[in-house]
Amino acid sequence: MISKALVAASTKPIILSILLNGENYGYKIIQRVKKISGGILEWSDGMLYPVLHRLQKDEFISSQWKISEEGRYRKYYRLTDLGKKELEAEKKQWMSVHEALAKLWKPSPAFD
Amino acid sequence: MISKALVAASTKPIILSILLNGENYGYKIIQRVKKISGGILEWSDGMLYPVLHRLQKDEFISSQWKISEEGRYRKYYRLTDLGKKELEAEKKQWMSVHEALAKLWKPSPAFD
DNA sequence: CTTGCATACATAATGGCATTAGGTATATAA
DNA sequence: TTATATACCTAATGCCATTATGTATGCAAG
Repeated sequence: MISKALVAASTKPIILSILLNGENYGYKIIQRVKKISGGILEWSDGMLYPVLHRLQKDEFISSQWKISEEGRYRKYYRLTDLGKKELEAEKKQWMSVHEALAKLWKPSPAFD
Repeated sequence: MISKALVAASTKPIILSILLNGENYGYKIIQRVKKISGGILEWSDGMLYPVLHRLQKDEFISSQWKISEEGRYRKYYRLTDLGKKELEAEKKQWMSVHEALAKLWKPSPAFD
């Protein structure tokens, strides 16, 4: 189980990253996250949809209802230009924190 | 600026990691975090102290008031055995999420 | 000698956001 | 026809960083 805080920190970059590969819809995103994480991240739909709505409100993603070939209605999300920039910012943030942790986790961490 | 969510996700592992190098006190931890992160992480004391209290309540760290050589009272925190285990668990969690993100950030990410 | 800054700890109020639990609807396989 | 997978939505709850505020000491500048 991944802690609540870590889930909170990773949902946004993960969703934006997935949408960078092309439009996608909620239900599929959940499956994709599960697969990519090797089953470690199992998002609930009740968790995902509010995040998608917030990302759209912030104009990082846009949505469009479509009927798939199977004849099912789906809400497809697409990354906006603003969303691409936001993803880059998120990536930088994540990496800088990760590097700080990596330093601390080295066999002989630097003392101040 | 690091997002609130990412700060929330990293405070606990960072504090536990710092205390793995020996006992330390609040004010010093803030400086250490700033230095290690290259100035990217600037914790406020109002943020740190409640975290320390919570970690102590959860028995991941213990505290002891001491008078330093300079004659100042300081509350020194030390990692408990439970805290060491918790740190290992936090480390694993972080790394698994990081690896999921790394996959998504590869030049040609795997499609599902 | 007092004024300001760094050191050092603490807590109350606020707001953001994952979690949980509920709800609706369709397609398909048993 | 009944269960399961698909596909979306939202309200209530609780955790926790943030912000603001308070207390106290040591030291250097003027």
